[in-house]
Amino acid sequence: MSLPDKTSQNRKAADGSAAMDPEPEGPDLEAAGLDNANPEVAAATKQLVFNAAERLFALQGFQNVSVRDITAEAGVNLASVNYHFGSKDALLFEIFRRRTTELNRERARMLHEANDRHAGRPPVPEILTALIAPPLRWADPVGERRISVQFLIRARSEGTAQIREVLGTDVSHLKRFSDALLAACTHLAPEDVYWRLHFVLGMIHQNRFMELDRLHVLSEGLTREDDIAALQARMVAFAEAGFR
Amino acid sequence: MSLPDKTSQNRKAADGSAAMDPEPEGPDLEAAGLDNANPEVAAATKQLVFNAAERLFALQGFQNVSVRDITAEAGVNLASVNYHFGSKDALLFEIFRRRTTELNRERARMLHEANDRHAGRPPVPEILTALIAPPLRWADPVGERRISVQFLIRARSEGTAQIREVLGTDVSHLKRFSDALLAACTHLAPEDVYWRLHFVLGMIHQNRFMELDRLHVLSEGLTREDDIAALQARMVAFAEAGFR
DNA sequence: CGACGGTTCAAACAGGCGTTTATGCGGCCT
DNA sequence: AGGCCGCATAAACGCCTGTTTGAACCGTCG
Repeated sequence: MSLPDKTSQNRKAADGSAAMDPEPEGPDLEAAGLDNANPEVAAATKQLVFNAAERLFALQGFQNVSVRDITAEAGVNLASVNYHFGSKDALLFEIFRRRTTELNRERARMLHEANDRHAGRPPVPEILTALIAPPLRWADPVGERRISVQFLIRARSEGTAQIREVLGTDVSHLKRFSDALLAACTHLAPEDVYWRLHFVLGMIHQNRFMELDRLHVLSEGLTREDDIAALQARMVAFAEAGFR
Repeated sequence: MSLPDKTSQNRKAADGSAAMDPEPEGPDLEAAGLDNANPEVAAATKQLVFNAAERLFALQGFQNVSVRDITAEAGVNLASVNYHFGSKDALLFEIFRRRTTELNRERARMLHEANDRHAGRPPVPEILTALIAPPLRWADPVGERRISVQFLIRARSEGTAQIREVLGTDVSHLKRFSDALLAACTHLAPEDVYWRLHFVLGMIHQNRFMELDRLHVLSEGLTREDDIAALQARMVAFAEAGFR
């Protein structure tokens, strides 16, 4: 984080973690998402660190969590972070990259299915659902993915320069959705479509932390977030109205 | 930040800065907002620190800015932060408190004017405009307030526990708007109104940083943010549609 | 004049940070 | 068996952090 270089590559570090390759996962234990289903490869220190870090980053923020916090939570040695990931920054980026890839894949799959159902020109509500449903399903209070979506929201606003650069320039994933919306909204000027997509994304990212607490206090308990399906319906309905 | 106590109040520190009193400003130089208009009270180190800190916090985030960065930018002594504000945390909170108060006041004033125009029952678009216009006017690229709105967005997501607590529990300001919307939307269930207000707030908070860059990249330059009035119209129109 | 309160200053403090090092362990291949 | 490689471990390194200290400054008031 401090020193710019100095034979800056330590032992591992450059085994494919630091690179920005978009998708291809190594044949390693990379495929195991949150909980490793293969017991004989064993949990492996790397996975323990990954999970502990994601959890702590999500709950407390990147800067408020030290490498010592992570390794203590994971029950591994202090040096593990630097050995397996190169640096604390690189660890953050790898978690971010993995979760972002997974989320984008789910969204793309839903959009693809909507395309199939409507001969390549799905209506607005289905496009918006493909955008909204995956992160909302992750956020389900009972699921284990809840941590991941909290992490992504944190990383999005507190992330390093590297993360910020990816977020600001990599629009290939979003382009599928803007294209679909443009095709479905011939009655709107293209710039209107872009702006409204922007608004919808803001709406989605708002569902987090104490913003929800504030909502519950404000409505005096009238609103509840435990019914994900109902919330999704609300969001899609609200967003869709803006595209008329 | 570290030591819990130890005659924890240093020399000044508790002169009214740390208290959580909502509004009343001291008779001091408190009244001067961004640039002090009264030359004979002079800029005063405190004001220099305040401005430099707000600026750096807004641009780089709370944790990425050290007390040394602040005092260097302000051209004052290192100890000034602790002398005038008590601690780095307290400085952040004081900036947050001041700017939040100012923003809430502007919003409340616009809502009040809308009330006057419509015998206490303003229509939805005017309520939403009162919510949207003030932060958007602050965000005007030419204005000096642009830093303040960036700061508020940062503080909202990276803030200390103290800030988070205020955000999560102090809904008195927001209540004026939810009440107005409830009165204007008798065709909707109250919980729907609350949720949609929540969505609108998310939309507002989205206008920031590289999220906008991404939008511009995505639309290939079709969207521009320099026309604040047009953007405001877009946002109000989009939000209003969701309340029908 | 002298002393005082408010303010500035340079210097130091203790502690936490991310990272590196050197050593040791244990299984796999030749 | 022996050497190698991947990994784990404890300890240390140097840096940067927020905060504190005690002295110096300076206009004001008694």
